[in-house]
This record gives sequence, structure tokens and C-alpha cells, in this order.
Amino acid sequence: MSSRAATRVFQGVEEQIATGQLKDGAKLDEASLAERFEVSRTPVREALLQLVGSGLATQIPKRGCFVKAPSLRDMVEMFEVMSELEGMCARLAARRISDEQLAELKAANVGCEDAIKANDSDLYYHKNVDFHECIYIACGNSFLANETRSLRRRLQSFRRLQLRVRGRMPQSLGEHFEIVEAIEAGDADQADRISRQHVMIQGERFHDLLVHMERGG
Amino acid sequence: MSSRAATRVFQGVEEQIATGQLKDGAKLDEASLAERFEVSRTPVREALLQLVGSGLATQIPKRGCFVKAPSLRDMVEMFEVMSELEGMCARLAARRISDEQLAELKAANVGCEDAIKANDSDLYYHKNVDFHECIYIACGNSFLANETRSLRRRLQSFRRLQLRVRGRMPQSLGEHFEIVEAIEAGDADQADRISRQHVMIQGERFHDLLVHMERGG
DNA sequence: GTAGAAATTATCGTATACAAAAATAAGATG
DNA sequence: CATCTTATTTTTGTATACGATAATTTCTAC
Repeated sequence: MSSRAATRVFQGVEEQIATGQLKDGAKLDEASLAERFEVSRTPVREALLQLVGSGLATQIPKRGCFVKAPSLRDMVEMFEVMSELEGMCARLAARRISDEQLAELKAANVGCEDAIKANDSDLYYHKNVDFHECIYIACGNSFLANETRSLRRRLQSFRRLQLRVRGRMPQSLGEHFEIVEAIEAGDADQADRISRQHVMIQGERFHDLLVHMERGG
Repeated sequence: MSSRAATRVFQGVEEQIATGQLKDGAKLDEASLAERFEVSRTPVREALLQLVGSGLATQIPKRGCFVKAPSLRDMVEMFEVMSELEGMCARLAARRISDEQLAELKAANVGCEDAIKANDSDLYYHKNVDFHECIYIACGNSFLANETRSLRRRLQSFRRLQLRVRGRMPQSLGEHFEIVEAIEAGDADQADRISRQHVMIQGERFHDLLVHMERGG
């Protein structure tokens, strides 16, 4: 299933969709992909199946697979849900976090701070993921954690772009501190509210960016 | 992909997991399944891939697929998330519902009422799905709607059991009326709160039922 | 008799082969 | 010349075949 070759094809196609090399509606021809990745059709078909499962492709019986790049509307909808899920994670974490987990959360946030001091946006990106991962674990609901991770992953490639927007990193860090504070205080409502806002701001900034790009950036 | 044979195998295995014929940890042997469903290994493997994707099976490389029936803890976690998603749908619907959609929602709830009057729990089950479907559509976020439907589907087979608990149907209907009222009034917070509660009650009742069954029902 | 190593077996992952359905192209008819 | 019908070709869906890796068994050494 997640065999070596099939995974390679899956990730390869996923990457090409994210980078825009494969555009919306493009046909995912099995034979071409097989040739391109130097494997047979079997692992290609497995990869396509997973792509359909992840919502990155559509399948029409007896007609083949087609890229289903998310529209702007889709992205806005996903950010709306992401903000709810992140809020829920933070809310539950505020009630359920352990002392060790809190320490790890703080450490992760220090990591973010260091990345900003080093002006390293790639590092910040990874430390930011660590920070949120701490909250997912602390929420005490692994199903929720997985769903949130999965959605984060789908928004990821766009997010990475987003963080390079001028002045966003320090603002994001400020929000992190507020979230930590609320969680430490056990203030579930506050943790929820700030976290939602944290995601929605990114969503809105992302939206701005897209519009800007479309106008000819 | 969702080819005839593969889909048949997928749904067959899914059914057997839901009914408990295939228990947690049971090995999903490709050859046996192929024989059982009278197809070759190819569609069986596609079905297994989808099962893993849906979280109903685990895959260990070079060792095969195994049934991953949700534990009680998993179920509680899923209900927790379901309650959040349902709450979100209702909250957004309160803000975004159209007049026609509101009329449909009310009509669906009347359908539920009729089913109770006829004392037909199967009919109630379907009318209840219709009712919630109205809210999913009215929330104006199709991504959210799909995620919620998908989770509902996973909890479905258990829910069906749950609704037969004595006295639950009328109580459930009462909650429906409260939800409709809140949505009609545009009271997003109230719609959210009642909807969450609506799901959590089902989750708790379900939990009770499971414990009862384990003790020797 | 037990423990470790080698051979055997079984199963997974991939490749290829074949059949059925759909898209495309060619030809006939008005 | 357009359109419908039919033949060809392409592509999907399924079956089978093969190679590689892990589990199992058997054999040997102590």
C-alpha cells in the first residue's frame, strides 16, 4: 500500500500540484505517470487512489483521474474549519495539559523566538509546526490531533508562502505567547479565541496574497 | 479506483467490521479476501488501501493489513470532534441560512416528528439524517459539510443502535426544535451550544450502552 | 534438549498481460 | 456538406506472473 514506489509517485504528484506544475483539471494519465516515475501502472494506480482519498484528485469511472486543485473558495472554507479545529485543540489543551507538556510548549515557543532572532523563516516554519504539535498532543484527543494535522498538511504549502509576508513572523509569535499564557492559566475560552484568530489571520493574509498574485505579482 | 469490484470488497469488509464479524486486529489476508469476494488480488488491494485511508485498517509494510476497530476511547474522541463540527455547522447556518433552506429544515423536522408519531425508529433515523443534512448545506461551507458527513458516517452504525434507547427519540426531537428556533432567530451561539449538546448526549448514551453491553447484555 | 543458523515457505510489492468500455477517427448516407 | 453509424484505437479495470522480503521450519552444533 504505502509501498516505496507508490509513495514516491504520490508525493511527487502532490508536490507538482502544490507547485502548480499540475494545474486544476489536468488529466493524471496512468501511462504517462508510470513512464515519468519509471514504474509500472500498478503503483501509479495506488498513488492515484490515495490522491483521490486526500481530495487532491477526482476520479470519473472509466475516464480517469483529474487534478482537483482547491479553489480560492475551497481554501477559505478549509481555513474556516482549521481555525475551529485549532481553537478546539487549544481549548482542550487548556483543560488537559500536563506540566511536562506545558514545559515543552514553552520550549517550542522559545524555538520560534530564536528563529525570528536569526531571521530564518524556514527554521521558524519548522519551529512553528513543533509549537502547534505540542498543543495537538496536549489536547488529549488523538483523533482530533490527527484530523488537525491532516488539514494543516493540506494548507501547508500555501502557509509556507504566507509566513514570508513582511512582519508576520513577530506578530505570529506574539499570538503564540498569548496562547501559551491562556493555556497555562487554564483559560479554555481565551485559548480557543486566540487560536482561532491566529489561524484566521493567516487565512486572511493568505487570501490577500492570492488576490495580489492574481493581479499580476 | 472506485471500480465495481474494489468498491464491493471495500463495502463488504467495512460492513463486516461494523457488524463485528471482523474483529479488531484481525488480519485482512489478500488471498482469502480475493477468494471470498471472487476477485483477484488487485481490487482487494485497492479496497484495503481505501480502508487504511478511512482509518478502518492499519498497514504494516511487508506484513499486511489488520482491522483497526475503534476502541471505546476512539469513539469518545470522535464524538467529541463530531460535537464540535455539528456545533460549527449550526453556528454558521444561523448566520447564513436562506429562507428556502430554513423552510426545508423545518419540513425535515416535521418528518422526524411524523416518524415518532408512527413509532418508526428506522424512518426516524433517515429523517434525522435529512434534518442534519439541511444544516450542513445551510452552513455555506461545503468542506465543513463533507468532513462532518464523513465523520457522521463513521459513527453511523453505532448511532443507529443508540437511537433505540428508550425515550431518546422524543428528547432528540425536542433538541431539534431548539436548534431550529436558534437558527431561525439567527442566534449562532445558542445554535452552536444546543447542537454540541445534542451530539454529546448521543455520545454519552452510546457510551452507557457500550458499558452495558460489555457487562453482559 | 535447546539455541542458533540455514533452508523453505508464504506473502507482499511490482510488473506485465488481457478484457471491457469509452474516446476518436473513418466512412457511408441523407 | 453535415450527421449518423461503425471501426479503430486508446485507456481503464482486472487477472496473473514474478521477484523480494519476512516468517517459519528444519537442521546442525553444543
